[in-house]
Amino acid sequence: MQVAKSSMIKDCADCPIRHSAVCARCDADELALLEDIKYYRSFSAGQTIMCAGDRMDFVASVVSGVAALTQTMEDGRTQMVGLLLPSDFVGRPGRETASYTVMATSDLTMCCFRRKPFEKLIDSTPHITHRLLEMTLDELDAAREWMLVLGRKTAREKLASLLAIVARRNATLLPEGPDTSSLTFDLPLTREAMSDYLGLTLETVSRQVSALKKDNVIVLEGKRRVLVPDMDRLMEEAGDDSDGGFLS
Amino acid sequence: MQVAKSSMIKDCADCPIRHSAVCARCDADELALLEDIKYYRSFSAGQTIMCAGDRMDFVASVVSGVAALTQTMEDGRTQMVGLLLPSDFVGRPGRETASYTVMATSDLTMCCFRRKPFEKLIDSTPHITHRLLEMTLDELDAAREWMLVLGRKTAREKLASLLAIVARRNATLLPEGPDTSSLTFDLPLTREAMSDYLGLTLETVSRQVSALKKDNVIVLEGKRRVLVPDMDRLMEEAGDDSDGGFLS
DNA sequence: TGGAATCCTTAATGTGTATCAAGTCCGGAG
DNA sequence: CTCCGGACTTGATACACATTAAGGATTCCA
Repeated sequence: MQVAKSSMIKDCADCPIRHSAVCARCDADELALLEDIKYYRSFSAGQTIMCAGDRMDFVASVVSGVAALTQTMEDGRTQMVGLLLPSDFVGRPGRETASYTVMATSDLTMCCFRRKPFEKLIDSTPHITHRLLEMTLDELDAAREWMLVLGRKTAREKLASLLAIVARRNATLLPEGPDTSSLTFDLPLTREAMSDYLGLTLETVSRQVSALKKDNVIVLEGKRRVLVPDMDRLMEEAGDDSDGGFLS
Repeated sequence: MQVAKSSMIKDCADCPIRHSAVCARCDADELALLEDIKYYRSFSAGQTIMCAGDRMDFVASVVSGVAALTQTMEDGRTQMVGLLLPSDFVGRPGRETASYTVMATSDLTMCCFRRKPFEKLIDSTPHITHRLLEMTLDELDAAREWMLVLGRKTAREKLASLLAIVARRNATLLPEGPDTSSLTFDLPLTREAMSDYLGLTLETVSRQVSALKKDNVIVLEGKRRVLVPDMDRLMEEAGDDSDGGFLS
């Protein structure tokens, strides 16, 4: 348990995701409308935020931390279907109940909007609708990229793909130097969450992490902190073109 | 090769997808704007419509037939990432080049809109933007459903899932009787296309089709026509809840 | 200081699907 | 009619990953 730090954020001007979330294109007037219907919530790592089928009275943006969307079959097999990083959007306007289970995989703060008034804004505020369309199209692209990973890649390639995605998203959030060839980040996922993401068992994930370490594709500092000495090498292991194609 | 039957469709009033495609919510005035920038194109089964990376000067709706979106790795492994049935939308407004390869898996007619003027309509016509957002969210849900299939289901469950999806989409297009328990349809995919969709080999697909036939889950009339005597049984084989949850 | 709970690693064995290799079926062209 | 090619089926074998099992590292709490 931890104190909800989110109370420190007061208004949108200070918000770390102000220019990349669903509100990115809003002007001052539109932002005021959003401020009226928003509130912050915090969760600690491992908490379930909602279960598939639950009534859902809000939609939200991830402000900080990481959340996972998962689907579960009757016999317990589970598959992660979305990894939500800061600025990503949760929920579907116009839908009463959650389609997926949402869990905090790290400590997490969300900026929630009451659903009904948000739906009205969608109808009256093109800047929000357009941004939401754009973000949804991006998520669809990401989901399709992930279908290739799930359907056709080997366990080793799957791990390399996941590491590459986290590394890339981290790089865009913390644009430090032009040091593109070597970088460090914290894995915001347990081995089990990784296995749910990749359609593998937790044991196979562990084995492949060890193998990538042995082959110097990655260096571990503790269990969660990862250093990638050569990003091109990692992309190669992931089976992607080394140029990535993620420059948009 | 075949004669382009599409020339028979003249205007939107006669269009079979008038009320389910991206234009579904348009009034007469808005439809007139779309008519100005639209044209029909037909393709025969097997034709490649565009390759990933190609410049793309239009977006389009599938009017009739079936198309597939695929991604390919350098070594040739391929994964289908979208199955486009009538009324589905192809292309992304605001994007210059195609992200995926698009192929006609059956004879196909598309209603194409020149991209630049269509992008202007997005900015000026909320009915189009809203419908496109809704369709994109639906596709995202379908992609996530498919991630569960690819990541966690067995080969047999994968086949049953594909058959269930095609059966369901066919049922909504041809709402005949309330005969919900038994239905017939044509598979619009070769065994190879099915294997690309399911992340399997074509041999495994063939074996599982034979097994489902042997166990009377399906009855084949020729190689492509399928009869499902008991839809609930098929859903069970797919590993889904028998009630499906697709009643929206 | 000890115990228990998580999270992770490693090893031995089993199995589902890929791979490799023949065939079969069927429609179209000569 | 016969040949041909494409789509499909079936069988034998191989291998990647799952399963099962045990143990190690770290943290928290008693």
